[in-house]
Amino acid sequence: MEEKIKALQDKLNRYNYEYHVLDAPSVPDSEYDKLLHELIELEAAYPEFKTDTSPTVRVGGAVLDRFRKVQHDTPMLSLGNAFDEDSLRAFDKRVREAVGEVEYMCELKIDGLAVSLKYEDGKFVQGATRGDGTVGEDITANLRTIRAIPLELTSSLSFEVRGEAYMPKPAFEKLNEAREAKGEALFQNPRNAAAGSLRQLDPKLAGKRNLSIFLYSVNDLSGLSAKTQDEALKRLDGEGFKTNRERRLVDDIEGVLDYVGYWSNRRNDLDYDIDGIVIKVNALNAQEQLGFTAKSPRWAIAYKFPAEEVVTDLLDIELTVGRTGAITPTALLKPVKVAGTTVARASLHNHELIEQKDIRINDKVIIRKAGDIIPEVVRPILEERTDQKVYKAPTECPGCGHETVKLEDEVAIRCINPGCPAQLVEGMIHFVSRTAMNIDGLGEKVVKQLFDAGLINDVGDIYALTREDLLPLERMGEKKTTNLLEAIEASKANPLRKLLVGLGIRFVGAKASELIAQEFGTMDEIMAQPKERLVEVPEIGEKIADSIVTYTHHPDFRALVDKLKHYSVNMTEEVQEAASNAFEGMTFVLTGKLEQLTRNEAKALIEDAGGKVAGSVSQKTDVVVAGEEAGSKLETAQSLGVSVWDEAEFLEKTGRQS
DNA sequence: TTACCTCGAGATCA
DNA sequence: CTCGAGGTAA
Repeated sequence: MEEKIKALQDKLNRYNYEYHVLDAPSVPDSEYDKLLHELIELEAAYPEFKTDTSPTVRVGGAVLDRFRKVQHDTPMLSLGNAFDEDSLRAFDKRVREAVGEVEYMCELKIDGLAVSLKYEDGKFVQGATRGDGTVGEDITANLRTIRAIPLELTSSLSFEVRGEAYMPKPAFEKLNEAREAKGEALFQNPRNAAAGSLRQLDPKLAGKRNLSIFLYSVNDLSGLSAKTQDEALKRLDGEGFKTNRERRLVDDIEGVLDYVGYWSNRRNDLDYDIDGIVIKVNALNAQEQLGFTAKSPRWAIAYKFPAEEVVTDLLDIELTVGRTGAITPTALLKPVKVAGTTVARASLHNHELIEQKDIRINDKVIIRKAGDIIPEVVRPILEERTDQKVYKAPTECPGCGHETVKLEDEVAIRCINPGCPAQLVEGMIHFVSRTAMNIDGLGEKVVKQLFDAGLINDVGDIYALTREDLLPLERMGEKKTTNLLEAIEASKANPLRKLLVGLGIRFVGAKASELIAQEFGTMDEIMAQPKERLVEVPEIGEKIADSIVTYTHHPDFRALVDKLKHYSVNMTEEVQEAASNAFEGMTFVLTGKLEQLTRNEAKALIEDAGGKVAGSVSQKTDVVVAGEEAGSKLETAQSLGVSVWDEAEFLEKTGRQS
């Protein structure tokens, strides 16, 4: 029986491959279904022979209660963008200057969701979303239902492959037809449908969505012994993966431009959406030579198709007062479809921009999605203009009516009334937000509600709220009140850094707050520091230090801190021991351009480990860290016999990945 | 900026 | 059933 089940599993896996990867089924669907049901029954009768690479797992297993976080073995970077021929040529020039003439692999840029698939000994073991590039979500159960993903490879490799999961247009249309028939809400576009499907906690639902995937890169090429991107893709084909067949290897930038031109005209002929073309240096040794910048490889670039432009009416300009008093204008538009979504508003950034573009209320305007996400007003259509009046920047704050000012070296127009209610509310929203005190159940709406009810006028008042205050409010029942009060109570224990972020000192965000809190440990200490001491903290400059001093010396700030203390809000930070003291007593000199770190980050790493950074090389220097294009300092180091580390060595010594 | 999923809870109706 | 919050992705 074991052999029979195994044979059936193999046969169905082969049919799957033929259908979903090769797109060339050798048997009718009915035959597939018949065999699949047979296998389901056999596996039910003999569960000891059911494996996790059996085709039956593709229907989806147990419902999850959440997605786990997973750390990527190597970060999933994004690519640099090119929007026109010039930037593609500039990319080519940079490449050739570094490594000489190269071939390029051109691939379609699929509009879906980036995912990573991990295989161990040839078996699919984990699939994850891109997340922030470092940590993503474990969506293995949903990915298993994608029939184009091989559950078992031809060879028993252990590696990670990356690709783009997507919903083919025909599947999207069918799905929406079915949803319409059932009276359910329709999906806006295939990308959203694919994203939604992969976020289902019930893999059975995801399994019914007919997703597919194209794989395009391999994390660790050593196992594949490929020397080019072309070979790597062919090896992926050989292992049973689905790669995109429209790729083309070209000799030079002219070939790239040719390919780009070709697909710019034919993107609609495909049965999946693409949003551009990815160009990669083909030879892996050239890729290695080119290396990476802090956020993307230097050997690849993404050409983005020109953003779709549409015309709509600019109905009004909305003014919002931020927590710093900056008044920012937003265009309220007659909703229109652009690039797959409905756009109703677009930031106008500042009043200078409105003036420059001469945007007026009631204009017909051209809008587009810059970088495919953020909508922007390109320009008004002057021919269609009738009697629209020139738009005047506000002289009064829309929140409190106080006069506005425009500082010499800023573009923003500001309300300078410290008691401005709009600013107060924004400040409180910031205080309770995730990056700051993270009070669950206290979102924007509820903060406004509490403010309007006269219950909170500053963040200190949040800690004075009682059951009796909350219960009478709209949509505030027994349960919500209890939860909210508990969340407020819990927030008192936040470390000092969170409180610092929450207090909204200008230029002091998550990073600076952590540094300052770690350095001084308590709020009182911080408030007692002169500027000169603050700038001694690595990565804290004049601007931040000035801001901290100004804020912390203000009587209102002091009063607020006292009020928070009165409610026993924690004002201390647990100071972490330095990660290591490997560089204790050592003096470093940095020279040349580092690829993965900025100079400040490198400096911080050295200081964290107990070392010092000097400006010039002398006998007292212990190590010179040399980046690219290192100059005379490197020569001096060599003549003095000082050790020289390259960036990889430096990262390794600091315990970072190289 | 928009769209999607999930959760918890309040509101509504039978 | 509907709403708000919270999270994620492009």
